[in-house]
Amino acid sequence: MRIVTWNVNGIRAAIRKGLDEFVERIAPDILLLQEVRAFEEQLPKGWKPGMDETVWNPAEKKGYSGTATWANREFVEIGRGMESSLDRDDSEGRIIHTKHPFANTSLHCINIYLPSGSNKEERQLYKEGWIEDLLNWAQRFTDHDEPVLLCGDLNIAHTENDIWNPSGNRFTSGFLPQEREWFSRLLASGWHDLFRIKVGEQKGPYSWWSNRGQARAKDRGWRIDYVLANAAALPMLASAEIMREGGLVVSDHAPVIIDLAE
Amino acid sequence: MRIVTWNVNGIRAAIRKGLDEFVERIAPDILLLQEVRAFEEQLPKGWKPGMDETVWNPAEKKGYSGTATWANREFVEIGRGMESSLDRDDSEGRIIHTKHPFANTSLHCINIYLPSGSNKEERQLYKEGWIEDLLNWAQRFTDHDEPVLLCGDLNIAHTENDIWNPSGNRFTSGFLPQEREWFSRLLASGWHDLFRIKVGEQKGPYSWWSNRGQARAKDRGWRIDYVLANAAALPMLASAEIMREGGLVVSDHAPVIIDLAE
DNA sequence: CTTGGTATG
DNA sequence: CATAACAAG
Repeated sequence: MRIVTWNVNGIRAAIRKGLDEFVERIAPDILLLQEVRAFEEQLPKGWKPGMDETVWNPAEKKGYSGTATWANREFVEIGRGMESSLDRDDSEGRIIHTKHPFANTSLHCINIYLPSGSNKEERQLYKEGWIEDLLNWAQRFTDHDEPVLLCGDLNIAHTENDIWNPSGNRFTSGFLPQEREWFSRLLASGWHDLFRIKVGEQKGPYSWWSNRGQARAKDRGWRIDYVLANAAALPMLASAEIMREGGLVVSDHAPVIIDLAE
Repeated sequence: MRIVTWNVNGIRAAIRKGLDEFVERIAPDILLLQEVRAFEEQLPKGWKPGMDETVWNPAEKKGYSGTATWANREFVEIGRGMESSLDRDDSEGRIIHTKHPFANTSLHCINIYLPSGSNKEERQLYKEGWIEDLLNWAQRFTDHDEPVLLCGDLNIAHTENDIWNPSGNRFTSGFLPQEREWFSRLLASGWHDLFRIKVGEQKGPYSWWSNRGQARAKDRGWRIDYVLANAAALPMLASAEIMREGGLVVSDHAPVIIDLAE
């Protein structure tokens, strides 16, 4: 069972650049896309995603944010946003929660596109409120009997190993002390960073590189795309990879690929 | 003496597409550019126009309209807009009037970028007011002892020979009856359409093609770029050409080339 | 530096 | 359909 998360940075541009071929090559069972920046009806006429089923959660604002979850497995349940009494507005289309048949149980895939705080102070404050809500909301899944994956572009590099230039980015949104501390609390609350578990503590690899300068060529990146698992999902981990070369032509993010033993 | 008028549809894009090589090939003595859509300081660092002297008249609004006149001859006089007591505002950078040494007299080159009326009713009304002012203002040059050229993108096709589909464009801005009638009045007031004089009455050729569809490949164009001459300039006409192929890669307009015998 | 929206032609 | 400004990342 292959789960892939990928920030495609505009699905229309990604399609022009060969998204379909990459999806065919990666062959995910479930594909979690972030930053689609389109409504479904804006996609090229006649174009079809190369997977059986799709769920879309675009932002209300045109060309902005938005998520989509594609699957070759049935969707048993579909939810958007943080479904709860303490509902945080999801008009930016940042969460899709789907449930799929998996072995003799069900697998939950929570597709997350966490707000960026790099543009304005106001957006950083929005991000910091948002992640607190996410932490609280996600808590309900950690002790779940069924396996749950919390995946996506979390827009935060956790440790100094997750960023090429830690000291130079101490004051940069995405590597602020309070964001890294939040990430530690998220893991302490019962989520497991599958990629880090698989590769162990080491410098890199990264999943995102700025478009400015020669950041990607010089591998001056950040690891901000994650697959986190609850305790029930953890034993199923078979392999974890950041497809560093694969995504190169399609997006400024690389796809993160997790295989689960069914 | 070679005078060239060319709507470059964004000089920065034109430079990327090889404007410099075309200018070198065409070798104008005086080059009248319209729709430069840039301030001089926005041009690529280190880039130099391939001619000795330049005069710029950008619009106040960034990325919009604007004219420039380049020359390998001295500028004896430089004016912008319709210089007169009845001054019409030239904040859109639509007129440059230059005077150059020529034989034993001087040549006046009036570089015009006439407003388009195709976007909004309000702009069509602006255009219709503007052309009346232009007709009045230009009147002062017709009886001038020195040769005067009134050149540029006039955004009006005069006769049915100047447009590929006259009947289909009866209600299109640029071929409206009142615009064509204005053009007739302009010619009646003492201006001579040098290109038409040289090639005679015939269908086409055109100087502008829409970017939509295959208009240029199908030669579905308009002749809206002109060099008009007063009586003093008329006897100097040596040749007139629309460089249909030359401009192809650079702009949606072709350069119009006039050679005058000195 | 890149996407995508919008205004303008 | 193309240029360029802009907002966002």
